[in-house]
Amino acid sequence: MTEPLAPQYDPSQIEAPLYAWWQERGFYKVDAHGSGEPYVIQIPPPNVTAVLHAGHGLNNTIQDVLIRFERMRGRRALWVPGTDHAGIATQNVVEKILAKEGLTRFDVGREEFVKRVWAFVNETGGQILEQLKALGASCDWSRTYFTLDEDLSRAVREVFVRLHEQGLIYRGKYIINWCPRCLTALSNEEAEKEETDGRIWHLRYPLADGSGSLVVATTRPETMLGDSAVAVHPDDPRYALLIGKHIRLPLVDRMIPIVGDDAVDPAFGSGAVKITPAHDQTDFEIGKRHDLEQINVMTPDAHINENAPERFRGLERYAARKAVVTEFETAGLLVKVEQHRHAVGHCYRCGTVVEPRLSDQWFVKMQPLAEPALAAYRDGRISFIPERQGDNYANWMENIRDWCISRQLWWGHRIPVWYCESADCSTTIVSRETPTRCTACGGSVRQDEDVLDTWFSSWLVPFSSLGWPDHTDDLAAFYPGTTLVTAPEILFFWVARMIMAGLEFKGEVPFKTVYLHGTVRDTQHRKMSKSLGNGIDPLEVIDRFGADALRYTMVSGMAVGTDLILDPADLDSSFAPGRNFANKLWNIGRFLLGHLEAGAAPIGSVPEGELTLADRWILARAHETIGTATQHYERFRLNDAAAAVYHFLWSDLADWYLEQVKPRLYGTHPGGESARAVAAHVFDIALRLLHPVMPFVTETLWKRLPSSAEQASISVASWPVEADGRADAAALVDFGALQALITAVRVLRADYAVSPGATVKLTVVDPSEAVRRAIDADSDTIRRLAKVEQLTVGPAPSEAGGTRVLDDRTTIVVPLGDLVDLDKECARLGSEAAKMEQLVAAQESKLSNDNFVSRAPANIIEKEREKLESWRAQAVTLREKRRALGCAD
RNA sequence: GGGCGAAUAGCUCAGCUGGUUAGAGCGCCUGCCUUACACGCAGGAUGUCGGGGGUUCGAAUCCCUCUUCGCCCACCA
Repeated sequence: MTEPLAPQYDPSQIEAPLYAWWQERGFYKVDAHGSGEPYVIQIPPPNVTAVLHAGHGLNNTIQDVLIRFERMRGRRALWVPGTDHAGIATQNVVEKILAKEGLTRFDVGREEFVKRVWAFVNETGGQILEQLKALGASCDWSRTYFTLDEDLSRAVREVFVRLHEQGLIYRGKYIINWCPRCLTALSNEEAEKEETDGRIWHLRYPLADGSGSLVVATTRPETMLGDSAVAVHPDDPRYALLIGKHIRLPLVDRMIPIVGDDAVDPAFGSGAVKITPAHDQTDFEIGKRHDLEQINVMTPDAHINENAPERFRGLERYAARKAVVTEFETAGLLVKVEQHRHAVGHCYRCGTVVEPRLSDQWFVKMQPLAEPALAAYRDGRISFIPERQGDNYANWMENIRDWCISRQLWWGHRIPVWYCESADCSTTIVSRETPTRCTACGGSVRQDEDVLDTWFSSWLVPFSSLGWPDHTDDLAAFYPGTTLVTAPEILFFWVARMIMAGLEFKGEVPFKTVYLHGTVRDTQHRKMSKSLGNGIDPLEVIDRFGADALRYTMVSGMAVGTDLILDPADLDSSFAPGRNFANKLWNIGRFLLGHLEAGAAPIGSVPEGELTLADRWILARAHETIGTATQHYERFRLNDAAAAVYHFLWSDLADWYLEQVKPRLYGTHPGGESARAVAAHVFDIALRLLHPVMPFVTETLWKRLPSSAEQASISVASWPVEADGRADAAALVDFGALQALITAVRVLRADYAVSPGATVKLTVVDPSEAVRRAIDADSDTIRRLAKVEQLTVGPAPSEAGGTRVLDDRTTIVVPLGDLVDLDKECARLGSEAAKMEQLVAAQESKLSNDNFVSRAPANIIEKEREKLESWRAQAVTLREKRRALGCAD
C-alpha cells in the first residue's frame, strides 16, 4: 500500500485499489451502538436501471464531501445507499426489450413479465452503485436497500393500511393525468407542464330550438364528442336567458343543456364553455355540480371509442381532432382558429402528452399530512439551502392536492387491497397480510390489479431503510437523519413527501437541512440530457482525469444556489482545474515526501526559537485556513472551502514555503529538521482539510507521511483544529513584506527583461519596520528567490536603476546600468504618483466632509484615515524618487 | 397569469450583514525545459460591476424601473 510514489500522477493506478482497501477495512460501516453524535444522509436512491450521469456525479460528490467532513469531525457518519425500483422507467425498459422480440407485456402476461423484470434487475440493475464507488462515495454498503425488498415492501403495506384506517386513503372516479403510451395514471407532479404553441378553435353550437347559437372555444376540439353541456357565468347578461335551454351538439346530434356556473370567466373568449366532464378537470367539477353525464370518448391509448359517432371510432386523438375540425368547417360552424400558447402536461417518463382521463384510482388525502409539514418549516425544525427554496416548499404545501397513488403498471408494490369475488358479499379487504379468503363470507378474493406510485415507497426511505416498522437499533440510532442533498426537481416528488411521512409515522422530521444544489448544464445552459446528446459521462472523466479531478472541478464550480456549467465538447478544459490541482498535489507530495524519508519530528518537539519567519508564517496561514475552510464546509459553501485549501496548498505552501525551505531540506542550510517538521505538519493539515473533496490523492499522500500509521486512513483521521496551526499576526505581516519585496524585484527584472539566469544588485532604501524585520530575518531567501547577488540597505546608489515603491516608505533600487531607460522610469513613477495623488485627493475630500465624519462609524473613519496617510506617504515617496532620479517635473 | 432568481474580465463564476486601489479558475500575452510539477514557474493585459433613476457621508452590494435570460407554480376553456 505504501510503495514509492510514481513520478507521474496516474489516478487510474491509485483510485480503485484505494477504494477496495477502504472497503476491506470497513471504514464506512457504521455501528448503531457506536459512539459519537450521528450524522446521517440518505442517498436519493437512483433508479435501479440508471447509469451514472453528470447530475448523479454532482449530487453524490456533494454528499460524500459532507459525510467525509463530518466523519473526520468524529461524528458517526452514516450514508445510506439504495436503489429505487422506478416503476414506469424500469417497466418501460423491459417492455422495449420485449418489443425487440416482437412481444408486448400483454403477450407474456403479468406473472411472466414481472419475472422478466426481476431477472433484468438482478442481472443489470444496481450498476450505478458500482459506479458510485468509482466516484469515491463512502456509503455504508452493508445497508444497501432496494425499494422492492421485502422489508421496505412491508413498510409500504403498513403505511397504506394505516393511512386507510385513518381515512386518508380513498378510491374514487376522478380526472387524473393519464399517459396513453405508458397506459397508467400519473400524479400531478409526474405530468410535467410545458409551454407549447397550440391553437384554439372557436366552434359554433346551435341552440336546439333553432333560435340562435353560441360560440365556444377549445384547445382540444376532439373532446367535443364527449360534451354534455355548455356553461356560462350565471350573471352574464348575454346568456342569462339561455340558461336552461339546450344545444343540439353538432356532429354528435346530442341534446345538451346550457348551465350557469361560477367557474366560467365571462371575460374569456365568448364567455361560453363547452363542458366535457370525462376529459377535463374543471369540466368534471362543473359536471358534478350540475349532475351532468360523463361521457368518456377515448380508449386508454387515446383513440376514439364507441361512445362517439361511428365515423370517428378508432381514430387516434390528433386524427380525430382534424376530423372534427373539418366537419365543423364543412358545416360552416368553425368560427375562427387562433394561435394559442398554453401549458400542456407531458409524461415525465416518456414525454407523451398526457390525457386528462376519468378513471377509478386510489388517492391519499394530503391536507392533513401537509399541515404538520408546513409547521415544521415555519418553526424552523427543517430548513432549506438556499433559503429561498423554502418558499417554494411552503407554497406547494399550502396548495397541496390529493395524491393519486395507483398506477396501472405491473412493476411495483401491488396495492394491498382485495375484493371478495362473491357478488352478494363484495367486501373490500385492506390488509397487512395477504388474505386467502374473504374475511366476511369466506369466499375467494382477488387483489386490486394496480401497483403503487414509486414515490409511495421512496417517501418512506428515511425510516423504512432502517428497518421500520420494526423497532430496530438502526432506527433508534439513525432516525431522524441530518442532511438531505438533492436537486430541486424532486423537491415535491420526494423531499416534501418524506417530510410528511416522517412526521406522520415517526413524529419527527426525517432530516434537519435540505440542501438543494443546482443542475449540470452545457455551455448553452441547457440541461444535460440523453436526447440532446450534450451529456458528460462522469465515468469517462474519471477514466481520463480521475475521480478527484472530477470532484474538485464540480465542487469548485458550484456555489450555493447556482448551476454548474460544463462544456461536454471540451472535457480537457472543463476539468482542467481539478486535473491540474490533483497533479500539483501529487508533485508537492513527491517533492516533500522525498525529503521526509528520514522522518519528521512532531511539530511540538521543535523549539520555538528554531522556527524561522517562513515557518511561523506557514503555520499562521495553516491556522487561518483551518478556520475558514471549516466554516465554509459547515455552511455548505463547499466551493469556498475548496478554494481556501487550494490557495493554501498551491500559493502559500508550494509557491512560497517550499521554495523557501529548499536549502534547508537539501541540507545546504541548517534547520533541516525543523523545516521537515513544519512542512510535514502543515501538509498533513492541508491534506486533511482537502480530503472530503479529493479523497484519493489525499489518502495516497497522507499514508506516506512519516506520522501516519500503516493501517490508518486519512478518511477517519481527526479534523484539524485551529490550534494545529499557530495564530501569528506578526509573521503574516513580516512574511508579507518579504513576499512584496521579492515580487517587486521580479517585476523590475521582467520589465527590463533581465535574463532569467542573471543576478542583480538590490538596494533597499528607507525600509519600513516590516521590511526591515523581513530582511533581518531572511535576506537569504530574498537573494535566492529574486536572484539578488548583493543586498544592501541604505541610500540609493549613484548608478541609475529601476526603482519601485513598496509601501509608505520602502523603495527598492535595482541598478541596471545600460538596461535602464530613465525616461521610462520617470514616466512610470510619475503616473503612479499621479494615481496615488488622485486617491489622496478623493480621500481628503471624503475625510473633510462633515457628513462623513459625523455619520460614519468611528472604526471606519479610523480605517479611512490610515489609508489616507499611507497613500499620502506613498505619493510623497514616489515624488521623492522621481527627483532622486533627476526626472523633469 | 402568479412567484422566485440571475445579469461583475473573452468564458465559468466568487464578492455572505453597504466602507477592497473589484477577485479566482480557465483562456490570452511575454520570458523561462530553475534537478516536485510545462497539467509547471515568473511576470502581464483585460471590467463606465446590464441601462436609467433613487436612498446614503459612502452602492457591485439596499430600493424603484426598464431590458435580457433562467427556474418553479397555475383547472381561463
